[in-house]
Amino acid sequence: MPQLDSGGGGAGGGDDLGAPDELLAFQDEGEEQDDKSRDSAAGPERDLAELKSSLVNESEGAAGGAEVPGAGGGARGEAEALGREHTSQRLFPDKLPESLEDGLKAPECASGMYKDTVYSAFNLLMHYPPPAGAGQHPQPQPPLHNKASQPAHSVPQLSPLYEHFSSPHPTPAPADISQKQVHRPLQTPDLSGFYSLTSGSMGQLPHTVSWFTHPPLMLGSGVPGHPAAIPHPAIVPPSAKQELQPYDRSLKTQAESKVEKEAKKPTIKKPLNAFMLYMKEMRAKVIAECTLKESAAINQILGRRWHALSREEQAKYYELARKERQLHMQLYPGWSARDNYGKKKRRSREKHQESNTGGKRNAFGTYPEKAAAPAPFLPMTVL
DNA sequence: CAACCTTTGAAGATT
DNA sequence: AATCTTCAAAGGTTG
Repeated sequence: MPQLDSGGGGAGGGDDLGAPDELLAFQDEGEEQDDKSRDSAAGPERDLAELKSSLVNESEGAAGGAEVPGAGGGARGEAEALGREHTSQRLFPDKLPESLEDGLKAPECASGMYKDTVYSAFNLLMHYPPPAGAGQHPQPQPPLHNKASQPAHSVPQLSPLYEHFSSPHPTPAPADISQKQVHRPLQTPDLSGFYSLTSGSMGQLPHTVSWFTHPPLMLGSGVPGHPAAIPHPAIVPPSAKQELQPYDRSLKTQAESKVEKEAKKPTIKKPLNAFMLYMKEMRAKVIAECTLKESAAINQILGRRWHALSREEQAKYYELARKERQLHMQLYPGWSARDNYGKKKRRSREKHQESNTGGKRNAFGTYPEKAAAPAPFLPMTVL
């Protein structure tokens, strides 16, 4: 049983939350931090289109805050920051399509955030369905939905979502949400096994964990035959992707039945790490701001923004990620990341390694500076 | 149409 | 223990 850090701790047990070079990174974020505050002070509700067009024009001369170095002129400060920043942050300088550059030229691509994060937090909610058979266990209601007694400020970005799900009259769900067909509270009294921690250590966690642990309860996805079962992003139903080897088809044997059987098993995805959570939350915003759709480019921007985040901001995501992992462990006790190894087909490994030598990621799959074991971040204690 | 690209972080695998 | 590899999201691009 994973020992949950009690609310006060958060960092207890030396659990993760390590941002290896956060300190280094943060030292470099002066400009970006300024950028951020500047942005937030500048009336974020400005008409986006107008803002964009004007910024694109301005960027020609001002070259203010080019998000991606090498994309166009690039701001001096930005470039400087980059120089001091991770060498890994040299982001495919010559690869950017023009449309991309246009998008990246807009200063708002490098700043302006932390708003309207409801939809993505919903994704968090949606992430973990109850394991099969979960509905068979009676479950005492975790003392979590008592939102009234819980401060709504611990994780500002998520609280709106929390409100959304706990309020009898939730705020209108973003399009993203509605698409997911939220079946609201079934209050299925089960999953006790998976929330046993709620009564104990879990109960001491900040309120976010409350809704965090609820979704599986309410959504009831992934449970075969469950009337309210809905598809869930975390559990990927074996799709047509599930490749049946040619020889399997001819062999109507145990092998096939085995394959079929496994095919029926939904894939349990890895829990998202802090950065992934951040990306999920901010992607739409970046897309809106930068007129970009290419994920690779967006991810670069998000990567930089991630480094530009304040310690506290990052800490929230580390904490969320930690809870995700904990919840994941609770939901899928036997699951291992190894389970998904080899499920993604790689076209050519050589190509991969080749690119690794290109100076971005080292063979370690990370950056030189990051290769060292990350020091625990201990966000909760600090906060 | 599946893999790639791109990011960071976690964790399994290998040396 | 240190190093290396894979996967997690995502959507346009590419082979």
